[in-house]
Amino acid sequence: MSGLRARQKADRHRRIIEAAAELFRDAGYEGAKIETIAAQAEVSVGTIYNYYQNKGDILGAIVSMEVNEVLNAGRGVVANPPANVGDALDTLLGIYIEHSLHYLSKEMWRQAMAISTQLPDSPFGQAYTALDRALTEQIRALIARLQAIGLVRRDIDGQALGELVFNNMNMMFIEFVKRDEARIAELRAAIRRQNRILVAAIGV
Amino acid sequence: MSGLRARQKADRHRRIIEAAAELFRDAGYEGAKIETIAAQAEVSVGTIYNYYQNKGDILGAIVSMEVNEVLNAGRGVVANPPANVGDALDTLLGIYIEHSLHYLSKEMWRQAMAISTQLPDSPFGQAYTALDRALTEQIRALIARLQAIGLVRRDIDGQALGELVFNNMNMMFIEFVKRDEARIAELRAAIRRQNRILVAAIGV
DNA sequence: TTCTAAAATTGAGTCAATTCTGTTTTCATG
DNA sequence: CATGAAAACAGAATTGACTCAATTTTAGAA
Repeated sequence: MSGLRARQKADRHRRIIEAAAELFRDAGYEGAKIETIAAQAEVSVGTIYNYYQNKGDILGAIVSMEVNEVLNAGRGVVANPPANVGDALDTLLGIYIEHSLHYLSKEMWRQAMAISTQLPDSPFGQAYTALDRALTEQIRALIARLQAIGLVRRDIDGQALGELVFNNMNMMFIEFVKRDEARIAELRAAIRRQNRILVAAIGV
Repeated sequence: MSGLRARQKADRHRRIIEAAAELFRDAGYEGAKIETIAAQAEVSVGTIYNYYQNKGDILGAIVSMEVNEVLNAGRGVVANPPANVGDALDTLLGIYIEHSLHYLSKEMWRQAMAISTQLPDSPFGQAYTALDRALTEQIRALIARLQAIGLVRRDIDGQALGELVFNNMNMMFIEFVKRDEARIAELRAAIRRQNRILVAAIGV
């Protein structure tokens, strides 16, 4: 069971995602009709629902690719952080934020976030939660690294701190994508200002 | 322009909200059909859309009532906070959290949050953002009060701290409503643990 | 090659939110 | 009281996501 059938399957997956990504960008998530995605991907509407449970899951597949790239990019920072707590956090969160609008528009982010709270048990809902957890874990890993280097006090609760930093950034990011006119530079500055309190508290 | 027409209008508003609140609770947000709400409120479907832009705005009206009650309850804490930073924060956030499931089910919260990110410019979307800001502002006011009393260092950036505390709580609350089996006590304990880092950093 | 069961595809049909258009009700004015 | 413009209402029509029964395609055994 890995000949023609499997190849066709992978190919249809790819075509659907490509068609959807293009249409979501052009017409917006709401504006992109399943019928149109199907036509562009050269499959029928029914086939799309054979591959994805619902429209949100198609968007979900695109979001997952994006976030996984971000996680990869973040690994470098964790392995080799700037020699200063504030800069280390700013660099890691900066990667998350700067990368975020590479493939996804703000409207796509809004939809993705909305769906993940609306249907937390759908495949995408669960995947999204897992991605959030992975990001939190990466921040926690950075903090552990800084503790190992001796830049952060050993008695700090790294888990709680990681959650605090991630939750704050994520909430700020949500507000950011809700306002089309919001700028990345302002978002980063606001987060830096908030983190300054933490940085002051945890440095050796 | 404030005779029969205005009275009927107010009355219809009330009937629609009451019918919707009941149906949302019983059948869930998705399960409640506009047609059914209309029938129960003794108006037509068209009339509902004359009063609310969309189904989400009806839920929005209910959420607004809830959050405004919470804000009111919070005023007491700000005016007369416990004589300990950790307890003061825990008490205020505790009011928010304990109150939250009074009128609204987790499913209603999920929908409300989803809609507010999905349609940030709809009447409800804007109202929801304003409510978030009001809650942040109340936390900031508590911190200012604690600074005035001398429990929190004067040189702490109260605005940034308020945002940090609110954003973290809000994100935790989002995760809380996403899992039906999550318990309020655990949510509060997790937030206390996170805030401990802050409390240690800002106390005199 | 032929055949069959399993897997996959198709697209017309269903369902519920939202829109639209014609009708009814209100109320300020003469 | 009349009356007509503005406001509000009703419910049929539209729209688009999603389902499902019928059909087609594939993989592998004989």
